[in-house]
Amino acid sequence: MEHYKETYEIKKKIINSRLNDFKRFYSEPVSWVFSNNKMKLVELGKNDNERIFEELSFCLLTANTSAAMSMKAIDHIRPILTKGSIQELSKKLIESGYRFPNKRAEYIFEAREKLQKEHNVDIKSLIENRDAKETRDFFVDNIKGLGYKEASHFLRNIGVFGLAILDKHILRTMHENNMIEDFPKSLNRKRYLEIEEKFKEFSDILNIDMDALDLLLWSMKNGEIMK
DNA sequence: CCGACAAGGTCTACC
DNA sequence: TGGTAGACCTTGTCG
Repeated sequence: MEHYKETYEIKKKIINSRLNDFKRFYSEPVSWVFSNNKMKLVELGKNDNERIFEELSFCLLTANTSAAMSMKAIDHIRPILTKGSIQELSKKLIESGYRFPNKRAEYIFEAREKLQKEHNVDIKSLIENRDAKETRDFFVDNIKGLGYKEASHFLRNIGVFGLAILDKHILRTMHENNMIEDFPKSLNRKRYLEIEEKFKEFSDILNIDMDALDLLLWSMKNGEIMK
């Protein structure tokens, strides 16, 4: 347990800077760009809905792929995200070397159609005036391809904090520290919420904020502070 | 060189 | 109703 605190002290600065990036994303007109294996925030002249939809798409791409692969993929499809057909999106994903071009192109396309038709694309209004957990439920229930892990990831990336991102690295760490009995193959809603509470306890014990702890643990398994 | 395996999960079908 | 095997799929790394 103690080495988490020690590592946190070492990485505190970069972790907080990344958390600040997520907050910036919420309030400023910036988008993520991934090049030369580095991520940075830049102004691309996009409105909130485009930027947020881009982040949603990124999270739809991220499930069961490497972080680098999904970032490379999102850079390839960015120009056609708001207008491309399933076939066009799929083609761009194939060009980028992405693993699941067909299914994920479908998910992105369906998400875009649904948000446009049923919610007039105003994604921020779906987030504001709503509890973070409620918002997550909404996205999980309404966006095909987005489960609890990726919905939490999406919200964290756009500056909505306080949700646990229970990926295999976090779950393994929790298992290693006897916070959970076994290493779950899959999580339903009930189980996800249970383990999320345990992650909060973990965060309290270490006295490290949940969102910071997520970045810390992930980086300790992968050597990097990503997003 | 080549087979095995892992890379920020989620959906569907079936029991 | 709740649980899980199989599909999705390509690239890079390791022995």
